[in-house]
Amino acid sequence: MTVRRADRRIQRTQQLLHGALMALVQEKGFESVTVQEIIDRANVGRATFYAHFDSKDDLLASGIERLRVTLKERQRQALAAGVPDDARLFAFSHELFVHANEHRAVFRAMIGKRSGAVVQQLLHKMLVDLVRDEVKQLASAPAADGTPVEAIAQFIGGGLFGLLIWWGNGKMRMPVDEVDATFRRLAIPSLKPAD
Amino acid sequence: MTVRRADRRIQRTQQLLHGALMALVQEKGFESVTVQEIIDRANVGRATFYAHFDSKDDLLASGIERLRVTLKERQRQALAAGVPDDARLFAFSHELFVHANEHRAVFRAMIGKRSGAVVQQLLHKMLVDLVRDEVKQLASAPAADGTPVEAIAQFIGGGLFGLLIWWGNGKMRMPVDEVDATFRRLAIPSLKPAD
DNA sequence: TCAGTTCTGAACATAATGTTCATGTTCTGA
DNA sequence: TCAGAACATGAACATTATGTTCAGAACTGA
Repeated sequence: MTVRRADRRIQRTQQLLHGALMALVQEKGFESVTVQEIIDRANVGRATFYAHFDSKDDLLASGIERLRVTLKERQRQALAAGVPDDARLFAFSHELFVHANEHRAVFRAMIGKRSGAVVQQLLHKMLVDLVRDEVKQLASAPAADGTPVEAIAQFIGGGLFGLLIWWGNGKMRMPVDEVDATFRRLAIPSLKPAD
Repeated sequence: MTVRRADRRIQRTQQLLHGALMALVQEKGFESVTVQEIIDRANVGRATFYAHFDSKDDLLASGIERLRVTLKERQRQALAAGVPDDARLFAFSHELFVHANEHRAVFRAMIGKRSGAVVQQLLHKMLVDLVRDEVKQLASAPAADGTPVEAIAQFIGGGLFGLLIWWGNGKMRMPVDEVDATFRRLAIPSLKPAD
């Protein structure tokens, strides 16, 4: 059975809108971007915008969801290609930092100062989701002290979020591999039961 | 030398505004509250509002700052009163959870779903600040592996934030002492250098 | 080809923001 | 106690953004 592919016009429109948003965010941060600007840049009618998305925030959420899927996919590929054994846990984190580094202009504009409260909220949620996926798989054998799995996921996800934001708001001068290693060094001890 | 106390009218106005904001947030979340509603509730003129605060966000930020000071003070008292030795590190965290628990109505409304992106951003920052204060004091003797102190603060602060939000968004059924213990169990291992 | 989708564009109703100013009220210090 | 300074008022106003509507044009897939 073939998956019902969307009308080309739909794909085109949504792509244009996502692209316009990214470009504008890069120029002036998220909050101050207006729906009018987005549709002007995308060259799309106002009514069309609201036919696809409820609001600016909705468009953003849809963009973040795309990102999550992309990261998962990259992780899958990386694992399939064979990686050093100690890098298998939280494998997505490396992809995450790499991706952020590649798109540092957009990334930095997104999380800059006051600008991106909504972005941060979505990003935080995304990271916790990714972390949870991994922590759950380990929940069988090890740990099993009283700490709920969800609490661990929230803690580590939140920590990753903090680290990422900090790294991004600074000048990202720390190399990718180093932030990633730092994350691992901090996160992995939390997985072991209390001593 | 006497500290120049603020004009009573100023104190009164600001207090009314803070109070009105809290009450309204509790009723309908942060985002949807309007400046008009705040000044109606506080019974304060529109011009007056803008004489004190730049915006709704500014008023909120000022409220969070008050909270930070309160927590620091409570921590000081707790430490002075003598506490079990293993609770001295991150002593503010217990106060934090207790405080959140006491004001759970406001707290839950603040961080609920989409509503409070800005609130979360400020809260996150506040927690990292508090954590940093503590981590810095330990930076002398122990650790001193390559991990920057700031990175540790960001990680633990972010983790605490995640935990707090999760606990609050759920029904807060986990008892205060237990969340706090969980936080410690997860955070303290991160302070020890890599093995 | 053509029936069904999707896009357009401009107009419109609604709603919130932040500023201004002349006038009244309240505070503080001496 | 009082005068001058500081603060509060409130209504009007300019500005800016949002989200909806609709009739007709353009495009798509089969």
